[in-house]
Amino acid sequence: MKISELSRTTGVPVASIKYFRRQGLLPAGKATAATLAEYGQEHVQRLRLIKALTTLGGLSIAAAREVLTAVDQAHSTESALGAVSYALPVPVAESPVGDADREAETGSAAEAEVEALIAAMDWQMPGTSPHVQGLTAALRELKRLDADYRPGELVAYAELARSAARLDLDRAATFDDDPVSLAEQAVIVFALSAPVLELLRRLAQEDQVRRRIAGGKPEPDTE
Amino acid sequence: MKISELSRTTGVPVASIKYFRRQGLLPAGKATAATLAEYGQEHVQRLRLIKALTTLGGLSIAAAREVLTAVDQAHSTESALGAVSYALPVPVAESPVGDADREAETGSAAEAEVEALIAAMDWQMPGTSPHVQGLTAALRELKRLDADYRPGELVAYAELARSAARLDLDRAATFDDDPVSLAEQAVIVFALSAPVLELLRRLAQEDQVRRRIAGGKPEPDTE
DNA sequence: AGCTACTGGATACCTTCAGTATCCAGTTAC
DNA sequence: GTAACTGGATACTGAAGGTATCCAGTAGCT
Repeated sequence: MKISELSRTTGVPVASIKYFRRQGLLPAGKATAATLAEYGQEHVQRLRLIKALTTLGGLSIAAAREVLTAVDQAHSTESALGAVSYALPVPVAESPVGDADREAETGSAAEAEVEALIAAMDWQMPGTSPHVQGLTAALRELKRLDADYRPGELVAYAELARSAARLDLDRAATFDDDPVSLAEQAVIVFALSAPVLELLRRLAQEDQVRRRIAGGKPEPDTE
Repeated sequence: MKISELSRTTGVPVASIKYFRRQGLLPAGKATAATLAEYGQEHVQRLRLIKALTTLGGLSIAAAREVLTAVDQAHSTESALGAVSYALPVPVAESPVGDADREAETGSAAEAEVEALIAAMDWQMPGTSPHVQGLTAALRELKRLDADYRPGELVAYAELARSAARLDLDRAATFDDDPVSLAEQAVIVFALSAPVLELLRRLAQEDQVRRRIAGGKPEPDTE
């Protein structure tokens, strides 16, 4: 199909398609002539994936490109998952300011905590993993706000995270029947589960708050 | 302290402090004269919170304002949590395009799924909750990518979410000794746990991937 | 009283991001 | 032959998140 048709079927403006192509998110169509290219079903799929990654996953164009590149170079589900995991943006920025003394002491404390956690969970981590870095930074930030986790709390959360990860991986394993878009599915599981999980947590929080407000009093009937 | 001192202690440029004040994130200092205001420790704290919310929590200025407004108007931990929960941005945007037929069928399917999930979890939800809307939209999007959850999977995730929410609420309850910044702590728990949890999940995923590549045995040992 | 440093407030400006729109010259299907 | 369409380049837009500048009014020191 021509680019205009691709635009029509996906609902993405032609200009945007060109933009994504320019940004390396979307492969160019098969050129049938100097000024004409043929697009296929894979482009439709890719466009959908891009849309999902950016809107649902909240990825920037640059992050999406990295993820998609990882997808294209992956030769197995695992390698795709690994690459994607590293390509996904970590939601923590280092805060370069603040008093240096406090920084130093809380900084090393956060590091030690993360190290202890990884040991407690029996995780084998390179230490250079961006996730380790990110977690350390996040804990540092929380410490600075005097809202850090008490000993054990973090482990409890980590146990939940482990369960979630098992579900994720199991889920990824069920996609084995379609090897073509296998890596894509892996991406989806990794990148797009996060918002779903977060939403679920919010829902659960909302329910918990409601219940605890009600307190010992009898359950308020639904209207 | 004067605004310049506030700037020095927090590391936030004066212009930015003014900006936050203008945006309603930071209360004005107590005016000691027409062109002079006194800032206190609460401003330092607030500035830290703003920074954490925007960098760690990834909130926009507008979202942060909403959250902070909720904090200021809260009279109990629960009301703060409730307000904050709704003020936090939901990471899903409706995709208004696509073929209408498929849209209709998957759309209602997603709705039914969410409804069933809420029933299965015994959650009492208004249905108008933005989280319900968001989850529905997210599932719709995943369906469109042919990566939707199989029956039961979602429930498993929801159970994890429930556990996490319990931990969250328990955590929030331990802050009762400092009623001044109580609402702030609640915000932190709700808004800033998300990145930590997500990071933990990534860590766990990374570990899982490593184990499954190495062992070929998808069954990790229990400790 | 005079001088300088600092202030709140208003406004203008800058950079990045994610698209959109325009222009162009080369096909191509009719 | 011509109207429709193309890839490619470039320009533009609008929002977001700050920064920087300008201003006249003090405060505090001398």
